[in-house]
Amino acid sequence: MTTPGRWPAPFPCPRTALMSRYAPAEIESRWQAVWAEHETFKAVHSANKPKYYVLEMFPYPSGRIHMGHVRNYTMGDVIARYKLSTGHAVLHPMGWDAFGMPAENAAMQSGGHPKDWTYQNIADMRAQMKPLGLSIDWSREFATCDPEYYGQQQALFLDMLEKGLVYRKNAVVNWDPVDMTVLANEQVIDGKGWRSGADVERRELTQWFFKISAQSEDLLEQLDSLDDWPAKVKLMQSNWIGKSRGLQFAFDRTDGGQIEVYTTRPDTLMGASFVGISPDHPLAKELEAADPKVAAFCIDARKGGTTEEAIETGEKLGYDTGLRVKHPFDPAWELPVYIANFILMDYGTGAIFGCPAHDQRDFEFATKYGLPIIPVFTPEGEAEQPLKAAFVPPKTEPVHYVRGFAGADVQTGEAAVNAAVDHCESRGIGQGVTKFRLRDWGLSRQRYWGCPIPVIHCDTCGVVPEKKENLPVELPYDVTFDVPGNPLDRHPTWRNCTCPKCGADARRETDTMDTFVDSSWYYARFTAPHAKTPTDMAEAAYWMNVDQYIGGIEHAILHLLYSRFFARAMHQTGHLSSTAVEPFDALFTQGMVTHEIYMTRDANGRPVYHLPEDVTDGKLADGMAVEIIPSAKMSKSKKNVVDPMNIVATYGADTARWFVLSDSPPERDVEWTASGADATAKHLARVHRICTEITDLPDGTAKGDDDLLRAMHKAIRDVTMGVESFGFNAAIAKLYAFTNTLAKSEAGGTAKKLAARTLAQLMSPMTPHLSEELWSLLGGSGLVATARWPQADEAMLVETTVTLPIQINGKRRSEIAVPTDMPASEVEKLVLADEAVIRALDGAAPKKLIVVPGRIVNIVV
RNA sequence: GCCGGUGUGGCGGAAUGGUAGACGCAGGGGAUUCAAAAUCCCCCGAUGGCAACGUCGUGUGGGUUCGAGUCCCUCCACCGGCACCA
Repeated sequence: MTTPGRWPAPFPCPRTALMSRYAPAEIESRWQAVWAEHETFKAVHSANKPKYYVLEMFPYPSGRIHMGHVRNYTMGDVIARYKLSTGHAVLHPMGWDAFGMPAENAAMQSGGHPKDWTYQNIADMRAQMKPLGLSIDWSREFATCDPEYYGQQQALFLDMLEKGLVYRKNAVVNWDPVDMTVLANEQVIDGKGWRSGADVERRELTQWFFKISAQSEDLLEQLDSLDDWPAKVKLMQSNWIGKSRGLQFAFDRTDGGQIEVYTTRPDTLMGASFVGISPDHPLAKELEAADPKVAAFCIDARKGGTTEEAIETGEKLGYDTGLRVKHPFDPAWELPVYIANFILMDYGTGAIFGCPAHDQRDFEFATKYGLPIIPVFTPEGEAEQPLKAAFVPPKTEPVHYVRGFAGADVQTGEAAVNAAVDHCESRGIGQGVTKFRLRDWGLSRQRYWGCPIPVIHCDTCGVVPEKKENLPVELPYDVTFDVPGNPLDRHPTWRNCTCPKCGADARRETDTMDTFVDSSWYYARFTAPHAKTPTDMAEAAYWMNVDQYIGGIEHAILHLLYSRFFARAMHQTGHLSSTAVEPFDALFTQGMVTHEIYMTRDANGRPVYHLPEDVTDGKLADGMAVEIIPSAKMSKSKKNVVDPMNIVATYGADTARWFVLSDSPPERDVEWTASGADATAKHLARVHRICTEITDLPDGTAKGDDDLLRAMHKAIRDVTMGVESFGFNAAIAKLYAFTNTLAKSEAGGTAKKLAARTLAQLMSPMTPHLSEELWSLLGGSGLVATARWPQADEAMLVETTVTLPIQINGKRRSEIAVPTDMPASEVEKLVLADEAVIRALDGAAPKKLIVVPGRIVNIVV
């Protein structure tokens, strides 16, 4: 038998032989042109269709796309293409998160301009993304650094200012005393400035804030309504918002005056051994001004970065102010007052009482300064004994109170806190207060490449909003980055202006906005990217909410929380409806793409990294062996990067897309391996070959038809389920299996053609170009991209027999095939008659026989 | 330090509390070929056994259950976040 299309063949048909070769480069550009010509992926507001909005977190325009992008956007593309084929009006846009520090860093290093650098990067990245064949409506593209976008962001800011959602207050920043500039957290390395190397200080600055804390309760409560968000993300947000009930009360100072403290553990009041105040506490500042020794300590205490991590892990320092307070239960019991570097002014009242027995941080502090450690409770059933470390059980665990003052002797921390609050309130000592950990969102950045904050400082009128007709307040182009600091600050003509209210000389605000602001509402802007207001309410009403949002787990807290806040603020200012305050109906967090790192060492023993393409079988071209470091997130500095463009050029976009979806579950990291990519390309070539061979078969029936069609309907069911539940790797495994079934099938030409067409269609969300090609070769009508998704026929999925494994004491010993509907009593008889069972039982009588219908049988002896 | 997650063959991984290792890669054997490439078929956790078959096995140690990769507790390792990286 000759197989048409194989080479060599006795009577080769040149046309078929040529077409049987899988040529992704030719296929992919051809079909991309067809989609563009037909505007297949243009999002069209269609009142008669259900809409579907799928959004991947937009990229920062670094200049090169990486495999993580390919994976992220391919996942969204699978969903978008699937929804298109199920009759939805699909919105699948793309944009650029274009403001931020790297552009300024590049300008400092190579002398260019952040704007030029950014727009060039955008052009480069767009050119790299287009060959991937993503079903994106490119007509909606924008960058957050487009004045058209950030002008509307300024309008939004002014509306929020008017509604009281924005205000100014002091807050600490990382200050580089040598460069005289504010540093980002990532620019502080081991407490030192990244360029100057100077010890970083925490310094207070007047800054702009969004009142996100006013929404704490709502942001927390509404998490419950987000059914299609990962539980872990909701838990992280819930912990971040951090609702807690505690006691706020005042200690009386022995010298008069009071210190107001807040505690979440009032039940440990009898274990108090000191009072601590933040170095930024008003009392600390008062003492600092009067006493040089206190001032010297405060300078020390303010050293280091502002991150919670730096404060929590840094050395705990305290200074005994000499002041004493009286314990609220016993005026004769005096506690020392310390200034301590680990107490934040931003949380609670900036003052605490320390209970070393039940807080590890306080324990270390007390040990260091020789303060008493007084246990309040012990593990249930254990006697009191000297502690080697703080005893901090979960609040839900019952413990034995040896120095309790309210509630039962044995109770949970939770119960004890409530009892303690009630007790203190009844004695007139403070009151129960519910507080949140969530702080207001500081949006001021002392940097150039961001959205200017549209306000003006006037000596007579104070802070005056810019008039809306003057928006956008555009960034000036003529700036330099040869000196550290914000070029806007030293730009005379831009900075100097007149007050919109009184017309006097005034100064423009030179702080720009945190880039998180840009990404907190872009999803809404995509619904009408060129509207003359932040949103077009009719378009927003149709397209919002985002039905499926996809992005990295690293955004689980800040970006998503800020976006939820912004959607609420946009509702309050009339830019989104009340139904859009939770903007993302479903969220999926995908893993990273990783790769091994290849390293050698130079003469000085310093590591030298090598690109994967320079390494073959663990050796460099010159034969030198490389050290292989296990897979890590792809990063330029470690050179463990695979350029997607090389992959697309070598194998085609469909191979890149299929590979990043196969093997690893999407929420987990995927490791890029050269052999994996190679194998994927081979598989796609095989599918192409199998299908083109089928094209040439005559129509007709054969005995294998039923088996093949049953397998086809199972594949439809399984792949559909996989796509709908983000089980892309599972869907692909089923497609491999179905391809094998089709290749071995003895069905007739008619059934095979149907099966092959269905295979092409089921693959189309992942390998859209190859699928279009096969669909058209196999006689599919129109484009596979817009063809109706196949439906599994329930009747073809019914099984009549099932194989039951038989376990004895939980170990598998045998199996039997029984009709699916056989009653359990009948199954029992068959099981006990089974030869292997009789042998395994060896005359012993079964104690118990468990039959789980359709699943398993277990005999207990 | 605090919060969240992950851990299964040589490798990526599959498995509503019900046959651990689907599917793929790598590896081994064979077919086809003058030869090769390509393709096709078979084997492939460890260990004992000629075999039938047995024993062990899902990071560690315990627990719940007729039955645990899956649920609970302990510890270890790694990853993400910690409010100015995006």
